[in-house]
Amino acid sequence: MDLFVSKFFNKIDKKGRVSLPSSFRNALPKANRNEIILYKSIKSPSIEGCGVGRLKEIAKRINNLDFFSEDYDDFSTSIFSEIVTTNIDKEGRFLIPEELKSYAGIKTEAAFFGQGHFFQIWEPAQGLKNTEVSRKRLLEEKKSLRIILTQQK
Amino acid sequence: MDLFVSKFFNKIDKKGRVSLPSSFRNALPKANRNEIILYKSIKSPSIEGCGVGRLKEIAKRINNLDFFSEDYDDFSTSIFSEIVTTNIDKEGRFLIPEELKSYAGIKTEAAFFGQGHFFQIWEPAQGLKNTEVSRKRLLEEKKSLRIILTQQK
DNA sequence: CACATACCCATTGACGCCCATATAATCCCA
DNA sequence: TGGGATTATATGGGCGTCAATGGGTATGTG
Repeated sequence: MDLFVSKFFNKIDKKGRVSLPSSFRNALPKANRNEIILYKSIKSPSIEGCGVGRLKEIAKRINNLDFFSEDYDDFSTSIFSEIVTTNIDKEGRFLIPEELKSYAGIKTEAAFFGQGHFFQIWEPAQGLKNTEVSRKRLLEEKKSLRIILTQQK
Repeated sequence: MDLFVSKFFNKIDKKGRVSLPSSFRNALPKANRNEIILYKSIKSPSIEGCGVGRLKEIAKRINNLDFFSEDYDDFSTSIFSEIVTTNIDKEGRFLIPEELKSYAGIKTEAAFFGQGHFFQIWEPAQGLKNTEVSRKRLLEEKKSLRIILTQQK
């Protein structure tokens, strides 16, 4: 399974280490299993993460913008300087930078939420609340949930 | 990882030396790990830097501008004539030329901002302010941001 | 000789690597 | 199919290594 799915709650130890859920590690490409990228979510007080391959894809896209335009700078600055890479140790743990932790309000425990091609890290209580809210919104608006779920490839 | 990502704040010592962040050193091609080029950013009071190999890419970009335009001359002159090369010592430190330092208003501390294929060096406070402004501008016209960030594969 | 720069060595703190344990999941065999 | 044995995952802690920083000395160029 090369997708990030399900949710997990892991503890952050005294050294600041936290285990990346095993199934998430397996979702990373075999090539780069010991490095992930993290960045502040744009739409919520959470951290988003994924494998480095995705970053290279983004780099390619930005590189295609007009080199001397303001957009180029904005993207380049907002994305590359805000992204951090962290290494995963042999036990499958990694460090969440202080700045990101405080952005998400994470202290002693981190909640991992699979999002398909990437995942989110939340302060546990906030994360649960968020899933509840977004599920409710989805059902109320009877959005295309049914369509999405029943659509055949 | 062969990209310059994340941000770092390093001190400049009495001799004017400053450490190039470790991950930035690793982003340089193994061939030329002890030399980088620096030049004044055209669009902001900051210094831009990269490995010597990147020069060709810059040349190509400038070459793609209309040869008879003012831009061509301006960019060509402003960038190429201002480029300096500096050596990195065994501890990973280098010297920022006085002219560049004063251009960026850097005194005792330098902020390194990854920009993918190159990086910027800012006076810390100004650099942080710049990323903030950049991010705001992107979020306001959130048109293309989403495309760049969320497009799959 | 004065100044700038490169090389060498030292210190501190952070991080990675290794080993250990407990709980949970899986397997194997009678 | 039950139960013990094996493996995997999450977690804790010791310790060596490396990055960032400071400073002393040699080399060099005007």
